[in-house]
Amino acid sequence: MPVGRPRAFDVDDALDRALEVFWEKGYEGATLPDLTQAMGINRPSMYAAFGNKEALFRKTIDRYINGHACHVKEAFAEPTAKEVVKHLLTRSIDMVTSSKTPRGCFLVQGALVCGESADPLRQELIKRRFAGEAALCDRFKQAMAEGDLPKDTDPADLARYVFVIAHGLSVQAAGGASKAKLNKVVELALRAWPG
Amino acid sequence: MPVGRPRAFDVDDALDRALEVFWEKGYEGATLPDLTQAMGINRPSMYAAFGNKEALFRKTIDRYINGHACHVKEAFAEPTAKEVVKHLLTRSIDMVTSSKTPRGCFLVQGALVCGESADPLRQELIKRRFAGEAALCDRFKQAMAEGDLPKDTDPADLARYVFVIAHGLSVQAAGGASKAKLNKVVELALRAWPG
DNA sequence: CTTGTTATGTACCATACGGTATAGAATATA
DNA sequence: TATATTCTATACCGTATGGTACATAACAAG
Repeated sequence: MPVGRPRAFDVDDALDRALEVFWEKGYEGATLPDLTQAMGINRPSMYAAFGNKEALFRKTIDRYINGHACHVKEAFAEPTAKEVVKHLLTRSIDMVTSSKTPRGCFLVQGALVCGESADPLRQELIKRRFAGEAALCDRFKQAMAEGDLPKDTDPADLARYVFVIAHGLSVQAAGGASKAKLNKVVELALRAWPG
Repeated sequence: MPVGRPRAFDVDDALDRALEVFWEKGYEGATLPDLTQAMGINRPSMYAAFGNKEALFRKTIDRYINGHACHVKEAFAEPTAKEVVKHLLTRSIDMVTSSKTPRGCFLVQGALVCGESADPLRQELIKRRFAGEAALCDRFKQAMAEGDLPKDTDPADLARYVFVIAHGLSVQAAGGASKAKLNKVVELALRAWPG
């Protein structure tokens, strides 16, 4: 139990609200009034709790990865590589078309392009996207060892293919494409599956 | 020959420079000093020639569609649907990984997300992306009539699939993926081709 | 050469941005 | 109850933003 006046808001709740704003408007499009109003706190409280706008954004990234995007890790538990991909893409569509959150993937929408000052954040998002791709590549290597994928498969190429699809789905979702229409895309994409 | 002092810069050249800035930094990330410096003119000249920042952006869209993105229309002239798609995606990769222009597709990077004031521009880019998809759908309908695609093909689904790939390639290119790596993705994607 | 017209360049404006100083309110310890 | 500590709230700061007034320069027409 800390000394002093207790905080009047929940940090994680506020972080979730901030995430939604960044997700919808991007780092540069989200202003401090946008953020603090959504978080239900005023500016000095935000600065005291999170540092500044950039630090706040960085904290929302972890919140996103471990929350909304947890289906990526979960998908790896599927028994076959094809089921992993199907799980990954289908659940991704559920998320990027959900009416409860902004459309698209935060790791794509957050800062695809930006001015110079926000470039470190753009790089961070690129890094996070690539981490997912690398993890899928590892899962494919395992599948190859298990005989679940042909020996001549290039796991990195295959993982990149899956993430190209995922990122494309994010762009389309942000453009208004429906869940049903995107699921048909996944159906087509899975026809390319090796073996 | 118009009356009055003649313009000291070429409008189309200036437009190309402005396009590059918007392309790299997005509408909101591009500031007026960024733009006017790249264009080699000062602010009042820009306002006199193009209206304002928003109007300038809108004009760069047409410039992009008819210039850098002309391969989309050109691809439709290929004899078969599969060759159309191969042409479209391969040339897209050349463009989004070119060292002469910013990485990625301007229609995706320009304003994927933004604050409220830029939302009309975001909508415009969505519209332009969808126009390409609709044109490809028409080309597929023609292919079906020619027996080049199976009768049970859904041309809209197929066109959406191709553009999901294209948009995903744009995101990956912006993240630093090489031309060779993206071409391997296209190779995989084309395995899904019907018939 | 004068006049009308259009472009340029400097200097400026109002506003919105991210960030902070400071005074007061709410709690724990003593 | 007194005091130290932390959070909240108003009000503010410097800067950068998109946009413009105005004086000047360069051309065509008369």
